[in-house]
Amino acid sequence: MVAARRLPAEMPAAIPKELGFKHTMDFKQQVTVTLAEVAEAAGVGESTVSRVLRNHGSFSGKTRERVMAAVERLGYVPNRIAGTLASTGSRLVAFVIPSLSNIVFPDVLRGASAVLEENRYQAVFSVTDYDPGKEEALAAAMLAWRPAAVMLAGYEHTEGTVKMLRASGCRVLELLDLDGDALDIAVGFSNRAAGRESAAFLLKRGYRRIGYVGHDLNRDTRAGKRFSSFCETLAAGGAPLVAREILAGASSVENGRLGLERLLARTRDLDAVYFSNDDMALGGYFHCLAEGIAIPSRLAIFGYNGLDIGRAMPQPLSTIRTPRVATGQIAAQLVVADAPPQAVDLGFELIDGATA
Amino acid sequence: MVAARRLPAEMPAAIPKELGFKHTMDFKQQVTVTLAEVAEAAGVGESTVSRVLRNHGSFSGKTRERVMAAVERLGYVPNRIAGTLASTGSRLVAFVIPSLSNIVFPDVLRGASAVLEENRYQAVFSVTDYDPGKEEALAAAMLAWRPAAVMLAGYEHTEGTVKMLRASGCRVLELLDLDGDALDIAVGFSNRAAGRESAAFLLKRGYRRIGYVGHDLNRDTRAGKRFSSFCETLAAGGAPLVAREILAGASSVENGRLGLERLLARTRDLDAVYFSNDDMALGGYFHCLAEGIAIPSRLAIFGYNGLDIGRAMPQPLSTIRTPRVATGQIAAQLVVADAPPQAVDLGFELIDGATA
DNA sequence: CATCAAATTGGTAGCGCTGCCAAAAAATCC
DNA sequence: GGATTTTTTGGCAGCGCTACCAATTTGATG
Repeated sequence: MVAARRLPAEMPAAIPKELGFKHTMDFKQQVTVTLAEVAEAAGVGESTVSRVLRNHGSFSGKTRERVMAAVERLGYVPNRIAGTLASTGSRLVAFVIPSLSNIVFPDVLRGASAVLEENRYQAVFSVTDYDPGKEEALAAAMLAWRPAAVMLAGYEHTEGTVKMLRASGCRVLELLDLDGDALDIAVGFSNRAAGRESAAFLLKRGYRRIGYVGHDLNRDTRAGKRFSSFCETLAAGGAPLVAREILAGASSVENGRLGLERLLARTRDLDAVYFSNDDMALGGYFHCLAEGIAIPSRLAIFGYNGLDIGRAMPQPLSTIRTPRVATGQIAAQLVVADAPPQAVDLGFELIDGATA
Repeated sequence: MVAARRLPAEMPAAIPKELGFKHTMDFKQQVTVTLAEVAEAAGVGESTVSRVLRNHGSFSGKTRERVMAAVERLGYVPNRIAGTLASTGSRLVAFVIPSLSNIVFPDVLRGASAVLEENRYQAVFSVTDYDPGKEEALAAAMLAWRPAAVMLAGYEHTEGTVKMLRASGCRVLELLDLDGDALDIAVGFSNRAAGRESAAFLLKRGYRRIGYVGHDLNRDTRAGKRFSSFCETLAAGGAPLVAREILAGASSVENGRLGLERLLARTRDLDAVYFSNDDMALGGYFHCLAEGIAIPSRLAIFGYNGLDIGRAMPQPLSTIRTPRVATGQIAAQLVVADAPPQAVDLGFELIDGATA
């Protein structure tokens, strides 16, 4: 399937075989149909085609049909790159997220992408691995695409990132955190409040010797915020945190199991453990199952996130359900609507399960 | 928080308040620095700036410094839209995936995005909800961005999608399936082989009354392929499938639990159950825990995917581990390297856990 | 120091589209 | 029927960059 069209006039019509293409793919060069070709085929001007295709401006029904027929016949696919360059404002939305392993971010993407697709926006993403330096580099790379908006996790960004985002002129959405000052729009909930309520709940239930199992807090600053206000609330309630186990890696079921094992090895008489999230809590639950530790009578377990999996456990997990999908949806809606700067608190829900 | 920086010289330093901007964002208009401005500021030609920035072609060290200084000073961010339009071939890779809830796809994205970021490619994605019609629409939308490659799940596409992809001239990667004919490049493993080996394993272990719990097979065709070859192998082994429970929704822990409950209500004397994947299997495991059904003596459980969670269970889940992240990585590498058409079989690993 | 090759540099024509404007066609009015 | 309004249309200048080519500078050589 050799590209026969659009060869510059001064090229020989037939390319000598001796030139030797490396492999089949060389034939797959962009055989692009352009708007100008559609216009010619339909016997109308370029701008008319453009107007019809975008359904913008006026044109007669007859013209519309002729253009659509030509589009169909030639298999024309508009070039959004060119379109975006020529017009003001793109329909790209950039996501700069810390991780794809932590289910939180796929959930946010899911919520957002549904809304964006409906509105003919396109989602672009990259993954920072919770590294602020990488975030800066990736944010710069994203801005090069001149997106309509950039979505990031939380408020903790390098000075360079902030400066760049401010200067870019595009909308900036900071998600999943409300404890700080937003650059532009923030959508999420308060992690500090979540930590506080978790602690208050455990205290109210009568637990006094409470421990914590978490993953790397320096990287996941939102987990860090939950933890610190959890500790403050415990201390204020007269039952300060007894022990903690912080694992180096990412949050995972295995780390939760390992973490609880280590914590209990050091501190035997705990009556409750707060986990940095549900993955970790599930690991702790598994550890208890394996070791025959009765839940919650011997040891209570409390998580964070409210994953579906928690509901299906033999004893539903006590945890806090966060509106992850909704965060993505609302954020996307605000972008589409070009809403003014604001902070949207979606709240969270404490799930009074059977493990605490 | 008004953006005070980077106002064009000809603008008044102070904008009179009387003009009455609707909200703060009006200040955030695109105050874009262009390559031409950098060139002027650095006292060199446009093409020189372009060459320095792309580190392509030749230029002196002195020029390089002058250009970089100007870039720094002006806070120039190259416009990739314009760059892509002007050059041949983009550095966009489009992902058209069925779902973000099924961990498989975030895993693939994760593997791919790491490789793509290293090579300064950008990932774009959209979610089809396992709907081939939506896949076609979204694929068209993606092609409008003239990506270097489009990555899709599996081989089942509408005629329109196939035609469009063929005509587009961009690379097409079909992932996570090898049972069919690839359009261009395929990376993954055989779902039929996975179903076959799962069945063979259960037979070898001596299970004879085997059931199945799965989610919607019409939509997830790869799960369908596993199931059908699973059944064939059982039948060939003289122990055809005894019962099945197919749930309408997506795969989830809750559906797995519910599915097993329903299956056992109908068919009491099963000795093993094959689940459409690990989420479902975990749900089944929870059901057994809750009901006091001994695993694997009373009932064996076998999953698919080899999620980390399976390893942390009190009894490690017997399952098949699939190379999801690697699929993404390899696929991305093939795109970056502009590899010839091929099918890459990454295989899978049967995990002989403690539940079967 | 002239001569030639190599390294550097700037000018400029597009890439494919949109947005503006003016021209042409159709519809409406007196 | 002519004047005027309204609708429909085409032409063309960019959007910001890259690729190509020609011009210039630098370095090497005898």
